[in-house]
Amino acid sequence: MGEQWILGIFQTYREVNQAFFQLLSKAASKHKLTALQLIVLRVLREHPEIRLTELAEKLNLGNSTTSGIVDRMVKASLVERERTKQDRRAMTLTLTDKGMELWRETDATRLNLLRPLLDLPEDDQRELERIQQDVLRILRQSREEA
Amino acid sequence: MGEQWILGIFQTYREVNQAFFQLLSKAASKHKLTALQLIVLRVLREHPEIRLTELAEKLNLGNSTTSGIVDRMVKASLVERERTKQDRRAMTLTLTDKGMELWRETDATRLNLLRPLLDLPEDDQRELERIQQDVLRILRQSREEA
DNA sequence: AGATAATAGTTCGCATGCGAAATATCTTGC
DNA sequence: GCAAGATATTTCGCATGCGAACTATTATCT
Repeated sequence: MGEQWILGIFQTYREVNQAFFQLLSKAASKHKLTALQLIVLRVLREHPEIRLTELAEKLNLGNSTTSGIVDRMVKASLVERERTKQDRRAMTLTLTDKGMELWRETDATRLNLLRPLLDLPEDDQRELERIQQDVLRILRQSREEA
Repeated sequence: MGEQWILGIFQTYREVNQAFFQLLSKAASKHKLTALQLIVLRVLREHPEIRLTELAEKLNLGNSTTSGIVDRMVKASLVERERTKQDRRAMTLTLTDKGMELWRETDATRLNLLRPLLDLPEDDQRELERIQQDVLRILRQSREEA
């Protein structure tokens, strides 16, 4: 198959990603949020008092990027940032009441967003997950060798 | 499977994308290029005198983004930008000699980059492609309905 | 304890990425 | 042939995204 095939596969990955983020962005913008801000709301609701580095790991983003995202959410009064007492280098992130309220308002929006994806046959869902893991494993291995 | 499963799948898409782009970035940086610049070199070599909008379509990017990328490559003397005679609104993009030379220098690098991906069994390659297309179709349909 | 390492976040410079507005040019309708 | 709309590209403001440099704090080693 060769180089052409590989580039085609990654083109498709790119497109799936973009399509998903565009959907998420459109949903989020109904609540004056960005796609990532919606995801962050979700993480913070499930993990109160999370630290920035932990949040960055869950988002699969670097610390510097995450810091910027959180910063904008703090400015928008959605998130509160506080120094921990145990380790005065670290910050804990928590949803404000406004952030909590906004999350609840997105319930219906999120449900509508994701429903169509469940149309994918269960067999395909499992296959997709398995192969993606293989691809990821290969890529990570390459990265370490390089 | 539900919301959790879907978000997990997109998390993996994200990671595969990132892993691929990091590999590509590392390879490109050996030649003082970015990942996208390497991809653009490829497209321009195969399609001389391509227009910006066509390039944007091939990259699956917006015109404004593509314009910026080309701009930086023109500044780096890799690409030449000229008005077409037929349509004085449009620009044609062509590799300079320096751009052409740089592309040739990346031959070995690119081959090493992509080889590991061919380890994926052919059955999986085909399955992956098929399911990705399904996912993409579902997402596009959602986008149009929304 | 005191020097040194490591760690948590922020900031900086740069490259994508998007949509909207602006500009220049072409096409269409009359 | 000319006004109105369509099209190609650029520019702008904003949000990600990365790695490197920086600050503040904690851990480690002797």
